[in-house]
Parts: sequence; structure tokens; C-alpha cells
Amino acid sequence: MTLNSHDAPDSTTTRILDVAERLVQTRGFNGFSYADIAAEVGITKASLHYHFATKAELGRTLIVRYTQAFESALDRISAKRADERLCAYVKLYADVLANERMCLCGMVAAEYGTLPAQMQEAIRVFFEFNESWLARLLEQGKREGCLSVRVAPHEAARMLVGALEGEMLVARAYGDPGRFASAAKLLLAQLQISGKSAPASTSARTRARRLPGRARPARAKVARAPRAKNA
Amino acid sequence: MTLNSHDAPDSTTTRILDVAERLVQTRGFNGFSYADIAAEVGITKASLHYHFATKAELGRTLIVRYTQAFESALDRISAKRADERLCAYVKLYADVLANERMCLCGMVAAEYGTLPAQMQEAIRVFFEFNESWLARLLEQGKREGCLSVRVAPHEAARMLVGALEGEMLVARAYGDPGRFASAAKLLLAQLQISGKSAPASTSARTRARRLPGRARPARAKVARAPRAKNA
DNA sequence: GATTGTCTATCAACTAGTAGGTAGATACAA
DNA sequence: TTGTATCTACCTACTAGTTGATAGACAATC
Repeated sequence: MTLNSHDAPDSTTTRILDVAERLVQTRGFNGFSYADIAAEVGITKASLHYHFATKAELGRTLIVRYTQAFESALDRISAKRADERLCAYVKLYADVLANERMCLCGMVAAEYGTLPAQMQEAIRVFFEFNESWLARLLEQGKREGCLSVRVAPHEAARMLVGALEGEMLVARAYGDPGRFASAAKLLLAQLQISGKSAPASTSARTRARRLPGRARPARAKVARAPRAKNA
Repeated sequence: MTLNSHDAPDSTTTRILDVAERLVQTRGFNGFSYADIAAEVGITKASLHYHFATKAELGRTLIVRYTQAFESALDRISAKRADERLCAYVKLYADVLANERMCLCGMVAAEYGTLPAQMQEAIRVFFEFNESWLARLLEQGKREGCLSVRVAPHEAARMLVGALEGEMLVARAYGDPGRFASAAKLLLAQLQISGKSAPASTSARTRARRLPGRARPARAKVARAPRAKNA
């Protein structure tokens, strides 16, 4: 089967994807092996290859699934006011970080040049989806008068997506979600109409709402961190 | 010798570092091997180990050298007005991107969890240096009245560093430095006092001023991109 | 001036371990 | 009896790192 996500939520395929997703988000696509996944799922490498013939295919599936999860998460927050939805969008990122993970697509974007074409394409789709969703949001907020958008919405959207990815990247190196929260607040400040919208409540205390970064905060494995004799 | 950078600019050690630097910036620390460097420099792996006993040591040296190069680049632009220096700071990033590279420290920040402690520490030093340099700049710009800083300078500085790293990350996936330029312009806009400072001229046409991303735009090798049978 | 020793930089050939991937068998269910 | 899902056992290529040797440069000593 491989890529259809309409199989049982605890099927082997799903368990493989969940483990692999966490490994990509914490170690990068080049930072783990089939052996790592197999050990954690409790099957052999050969069985893994039955579900995903190549690592490239597994990687592509992960990105597509992640994008879909993001899409449905955004669908779920579509009923509110534009400025509130913007905060909810940022909170999606904060929740991923609260699970000690990097955004899956931000992570693989760093490794972009080393990845097979099928993964590269899927990564661009993720960003394009995010940017167009955000651009529409900003336009709407401007129309509604609840957001202050002084530049082309699609440019502001692009800027926001890149900035949020970067804030995650750095915050994760410091193991400090607070860094992300305060940076996100500043990024949103320039869009907020003073005295109208709620404060950018992106604080990362709100742990594990688990959306595009599910699974337990576990880190268990520590697998294969270069054994650095002379650390 | 190994880490003292006061050896001839085309010594073997320096050539190793230059090649390794480019590989880290384009493929990540886990995306290349000693064999890749050795082949490109034209020595054997064993000789490589003579200069850098372990890959971890090589990695740490790269980060320290990159930080030093950044420091002296910033020293060199210290005589101007604060808002101009801010533009020059952003241009440093744009120049790296123009060489089809990611910021070395942004790149390894993504792989943070897989890196030896000595490298992790060096990464944090880079970001702390950048943030404190920028915070001082913002304070000064505020005093001089040429920058509009409405929040704590160190918070704005942190936000800027993270945002710039993220903009690089995404722009590089699209192979489009223009994305970075336009995002950077928006980021600086909120700090600029309208009608006073020069426009954020971070355009990436200005290729290869080669500072913390030297070397030719070459890509030659294409080494070891997962051979993705079924791409 | 030849001889000796030391240091630097390099090499070929190796190790142990891991990478992604394959072949062929087996158990079970529809 | 066909398809699904798994296994054991293996493959080749590559990983970081080691060993022991060697060549040349320099300096001190005979």
C-alpha cells in the first residue's frame, strides 16, 4: 500500500511513519537510518522495505502526510476572525516546538540539496500551500479591518513563513520555546491593530496539542550521534 | 597544528577547511564524508585525519572560523550610521545566499541534536555574538534617532537573527535569492524611520563579495545524493 | 661536509561498523 | 491459491578512524 493514509491509525505503516516523522523532525532526513526506525517499531529492516521500498519514498510520503495534516489543522481553525486565526497559525508552530521538534519541512529544507527530486518537489508544495493560505488570511484581515497589512499580502506571507521557520530553528538549538514565542510576538506585532486583537498568545506552555508534531516527547534512542571520541 | 588559522591562505589545512565549509553550507554536516573532502582536496582520508583527528574537531573548527570571519566582517562595517550598518549586516547574509549556500551556523543548527557537544557549544556562541552585536546596533540607532526600535533591543535582535536564518533556508530551497531580499526588506521596514534611511538594498544581484561564504560558485561534485533508484 | 635525528606531511592498506537494499522462505488469511 | 506481512540471512558500498611506512626539510653533531 505505502502512501494511502486511510489505513488503521496504529497499523504498521502508520507506526513507521510516526517514528520516521519524529526522527526527521529531531535529527534530519540524513540523521537516521532504516535500522533506527526498524528497531523502534519492532520489525526488521526488510519488513520496512516492504512498506516503503526506498528511503526516498518514505521521505516523500512523510512530507505529503505532514502537509495534509497541516491543511486539516488549518481547516479546523477557519471559523474565527482573521487576526485570531493568525495567532492560531503561529500556535501550530509553537506546538511542534513544544514537542522538541523542528517543523518537518523546515528541517528537510535545510537538507534540500541532498534530497531526491520527489522530496524536493513535495517540500515546495508545503511552502506554497502555507504561503497562499496566509496570504488569503492577510487579505481577509485587511478587508475586515482587524489586521494592518501595508504591503502585498503574498510578500508578507512569504516573509512570515520563512521567519517562523527560522525562529523555530534557533529556538530549538537553545531548547527554549520562549525564544520562539517572543520572536513570534514581535513578528505579529507589526500586523496587529493596536487595542483591537488579543495579544499574540503563542506561549509554548501549551504543550502537545499535538498536531503537525504528534507523538510523545520521548527521545529514548539518542541513536547514532557521531560517537565523538574527543568531545 | 589544526585549528590556528594563522597558516598560509592556501595551506592544506586551509584548503580542507574551505572545501569542508562549502560542503557543510550546501549539504549539511551529516551530508558529506571525509572521502568527499579528501577527493576534492586531492589527498587521502588518512592525511585528512592528520590535520583534523575527528570529524567533530573539523566541525568545531569550521564553526569557530566562520564566527571569526563574521566578526571581522562586522568590524569592517563599523564606521557608518546605525541604519546603514543594519543594511550591511543583512547584505552579509544575502552574499552567502548568492553563493548558493546556507549560513553555516543556520545549517548546523538544523542538525543540532545529532552533533557532538563541542560543535553545539560553538553554534550557540555564534548566535549569541550575532544577537549581542545587533542589540548594540539597535540601541545605538535608537539613540541616534535613525532607527525605530519600540521593543527591547535584545528581543528585536534575537527575532531578526532567527528570521534572517529562516528566510535564507526557504529562499535556498527555491534557488531564489530574491525571496530573501524581499523578506529582508519587510523585516527591516518596521525598524526604519520613513523618509530617512536608504532603502533596504539587500538585493542579491551583488554576487560573491565572498565573505562568510567564500569560494567559487562551483558545485562540481554532486557527491552522494542518495542514489534514489526510483526518483 | 657528511651523518644523524626529529618533525611535518603524506601515503597504501587496513579495521569495525553501518548504510540502503535484496533474495528467498514462511505463516496466515480471504 | 493468491496476496499480505513478516522473517533470516545476506549483499555491496560506504562510514569514520587506525596502522605503519616513507619522503623531504631542517638542524645539530661528528
